[in-house]
Amino acid sequence: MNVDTTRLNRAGLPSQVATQVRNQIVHGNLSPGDRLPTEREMASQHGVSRAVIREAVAKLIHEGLVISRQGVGAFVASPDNATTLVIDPDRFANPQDYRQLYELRLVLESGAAELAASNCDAQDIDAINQTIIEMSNVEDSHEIYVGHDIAFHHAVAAASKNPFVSMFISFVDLKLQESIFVALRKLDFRSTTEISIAEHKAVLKAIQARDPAGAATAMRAHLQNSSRRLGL
Amino acid sequence: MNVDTTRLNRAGLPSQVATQVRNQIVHGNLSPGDRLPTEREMASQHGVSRAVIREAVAKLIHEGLVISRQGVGAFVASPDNATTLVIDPDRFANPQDYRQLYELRLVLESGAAELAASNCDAQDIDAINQTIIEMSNVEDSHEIYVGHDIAFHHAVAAASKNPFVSMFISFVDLKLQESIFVALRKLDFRSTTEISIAEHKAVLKAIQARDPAGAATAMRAHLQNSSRRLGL
DNA sequence: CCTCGTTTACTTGTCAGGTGACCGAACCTA
DNA sequence: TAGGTTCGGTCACCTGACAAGTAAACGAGG
Repeated sequence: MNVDTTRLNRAGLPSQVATQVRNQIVHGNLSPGDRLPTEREMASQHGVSRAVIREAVAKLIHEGLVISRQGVGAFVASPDNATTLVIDPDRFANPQDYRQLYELRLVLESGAAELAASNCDAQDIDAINQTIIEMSNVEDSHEIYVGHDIAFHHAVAAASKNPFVSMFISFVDLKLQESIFVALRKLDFRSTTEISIAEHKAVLKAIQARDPAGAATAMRAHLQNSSRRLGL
Repeated sequence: MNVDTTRLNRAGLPSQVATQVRNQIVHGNLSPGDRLPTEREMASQHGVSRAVIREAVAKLIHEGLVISRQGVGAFVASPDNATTLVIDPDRFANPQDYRQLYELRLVLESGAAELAASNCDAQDIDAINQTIIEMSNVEDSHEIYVGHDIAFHHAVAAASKNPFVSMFISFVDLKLQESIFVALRKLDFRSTTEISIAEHKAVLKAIQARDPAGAATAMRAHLQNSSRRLGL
């Protein structure tokens, strides 16, 4: 029976090594400009082959944490070059992470609602309203409902007229979508959605009234309530 | 003279292969769920070794475009698994983009200040205060001053105790740092920094007083003023 | 002693071939 | 027909080697 645990780690060797090195970097053991050990050294240190090390380093390079120069070595990058923002799926295990990501969502979306109240036009209002109508028409499927729910939030983000805000919100929402869906399954459809739709309408109303502070407050209330409902 | 151009591509073989496959995916030649060729096939197709293919595929996996299952093959992922957020450097041409990114920064940082007021401890307060002290000690260098300024905002983000918020803020600030520095050059050092430091102190005061709303307001005021000063 | 081209040692990049783990489907047995 | 078993294909990883690039040591000439 006794399973070899070293093989059981689903992450794969390169990911594990990358995570270790990444921790050394972010925890300050390695500073920008520092040279990290040669591939051969790391290979023997971690007890793996050079190929694994190369994949791990490639990962860090892609994250923008490391740059590598042929014939010289690999160095911790000065963070100026980062063009990609990476959320490491490995680090996504405990509920704490989801709570914190939900917190970030709250910050982004309440800001987006505020901007939307200032910048939206009639078309945006229609689009937002449409998603609420579709939510109301869903009979008994959490799955479909969540789809329209997400659409609502995207419509609000679009109404902010700020593509960066939209982009960031899409990214965060995507990460949370699955967990939301899972959590929703346990709840009663009718009673949950009634409250939820009322909250969505409140947000729309504030945006329509061109009330930035009110829109932010309404969105914040909605997300706080919904996170409480989901038990996050 | 005649340099072998195939060697001159600084990108490296794995990156080139990854780019080709990525193009096939985003251009629709490969759809989500499709299986891509085996490593050996791709190796012979592209005329490289399997090690290169493995690194290229690893890259795509890391980007969330591909998932690989041992013993089965590699498949194009459904787009929901995107783990990286990319800001295209080319898109940064007109001042409009910087204004919008600055708007996003305002949303993120005022939220972070709010969270910091709720979650910070004595150490965080010290760290933030330290950055302000260092700002005050700068004599006449915009460059050094901006460094401490950024450090201040990072310290506030860290005090929020939310790593995702910190991560997003670092990312956005990094993108703006250069433009801030350029804009600053035109301004008088003494008069600008005096106002700026006062605003920073106001933020710290609100956080220290555990006043979330006040901290958010102070941060918002600071960023709005500073963007006005910079002429963005 | 200094200068400047050359050599040399080291590192990353790439290659070729091999072993083991894992999965799915065809196959065999009851 | 149902359930376990074998088997081929594939990924994950290892080993050892060579090519290419870089920087520092080296040495001859001033």
